[in-house]
Amino acid sequence: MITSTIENYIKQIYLQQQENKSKLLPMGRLAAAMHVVPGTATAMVKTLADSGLVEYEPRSGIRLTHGGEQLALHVLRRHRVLESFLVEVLGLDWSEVHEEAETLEHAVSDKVLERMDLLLNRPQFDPHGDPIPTAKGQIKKIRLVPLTDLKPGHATIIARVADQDPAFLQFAEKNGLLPGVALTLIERDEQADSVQVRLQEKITVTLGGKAAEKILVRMATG
Amino acid sequence: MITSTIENYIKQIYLQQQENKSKLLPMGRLAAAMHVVPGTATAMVKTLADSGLVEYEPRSGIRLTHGGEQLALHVLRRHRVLESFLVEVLGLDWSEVHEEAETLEHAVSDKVLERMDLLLNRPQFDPHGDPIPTAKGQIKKIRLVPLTDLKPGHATIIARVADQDPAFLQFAEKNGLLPGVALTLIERDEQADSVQVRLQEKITVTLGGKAAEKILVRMATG
DNA sequence: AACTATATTTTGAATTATCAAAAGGATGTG
DNA sequence: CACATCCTTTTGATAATTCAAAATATAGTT
Ligand SMILES: [Mn+2]
Ligand SMILES: [Mn+2]
Ligand SMILES: [Mn+2]
Ligand SMILES: [Mn+2]
Repeated sequence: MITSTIENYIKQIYLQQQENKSKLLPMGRLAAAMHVVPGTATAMVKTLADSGLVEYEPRSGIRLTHGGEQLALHVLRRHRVLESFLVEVLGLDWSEVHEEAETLEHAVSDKVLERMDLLLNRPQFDPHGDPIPTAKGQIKKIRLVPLTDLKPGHATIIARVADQDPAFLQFAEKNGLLPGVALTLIERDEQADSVQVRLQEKITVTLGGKAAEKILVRMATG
Repeated sequence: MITSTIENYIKQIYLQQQENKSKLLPMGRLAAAMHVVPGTATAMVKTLADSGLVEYEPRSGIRLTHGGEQLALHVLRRHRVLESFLVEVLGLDWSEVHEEAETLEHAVSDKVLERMDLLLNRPQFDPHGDPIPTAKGQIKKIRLVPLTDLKPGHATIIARVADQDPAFLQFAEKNGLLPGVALTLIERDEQADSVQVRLQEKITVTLGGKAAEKILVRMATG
């Protein structure tokens, strides 16, 4: 049986693997991401391997099987459609929907999700700019770069805000750093670890490296 | 910690107790309602008693404490608001929402529920005519009677359809037996165990006793 | 009072998910 | 190569929830 614990592990494995594709995901990394002690992750990974969801190479790490990846994409779809629904239909703030979706993603049926998806007119991205996999498990791969990779004068559009921390999301919103917003890089000071961008005439924001890395934009000039 | 298992037991204890108020609810009845073997119910009831949610009198039965009743009403509220939401906002059929709500009732936060309640304009009854407890745990007590208690010529309004079985609900809908619908009792034949009602000019429905008992109407003439 | 049928509780075992702490393996430095 | 360090795995326990089957209590009936 696929429990919500399994869904959470598989989803996390998928997300962690995205960070460093091609390499096996080490157990320690998974344990940390799941907030469990390493032994717990090892035990769970064995049952995931028995279920054919991951390939497990002891003392090196794991990788999702095709089935595991499909499951991850389904859970991710539920999560992101739910986030969109909570923002668009119920009017919650984009900073609080991640936590809500974290629980609901294990409780909504395919039928209910389909209705939400329809009501939202089949959104392709969630409120944070993350792509929503289709019901068949296809996900858009778009090449995005963090603000820290732009050169002065480069004009583009914010595509994604890559942090689920409510405090950061509230900060981003207050400063107009939302997906879809146009921006131009003014300057980047390596030494000061800072990036300054202009959103509209007269509105500029300065971010430190850590924050700037979480704001992802399209490569092509928007 | 209040698990979904606990919520399901407490809700069921409340519902079963409503059937025969004043008396203790026997363990066998609870076990049957929860679809578990009697020993399982006994074990769970002991932990519920330890948590102060029920009073347990071995070999006689149980009753909810005040705290237990409040919890039951909160779960019931979530269940019924969700059912309303699924029907009104997502357009699911009234025959399928009970099952969906059975899972979602353990996953929605107070905040999300409040938004749904607001969007629905604070409904007082769910799609089946069951009263929705307020956030503070108040529930409307309305005296309803089954069709089998009406006398010929009595005109009234359907208030509640007391069965969650999708097949019965679909049957009821197809025959216009929905909450809010006006009806007049034409005749009742004790011997034939049948009840005939008129919904509108020319539209009459005949039901056997079992089915007629599930259609509840207001006492006062509607 | 004795017997029988029914309801309830106890016992023993399984499953899932977790932690703490001990044990074992891999790797890089000197 | 030997050792220290850092991972990872193993072991032993615990909590929650369940079932099957044995044991026990209650109530109803001769
Ligand atoms: Mn989750
Ligand atoms: Mn998101
Ligand atoms: Mn439930
Ligand atoms: Mn209902």
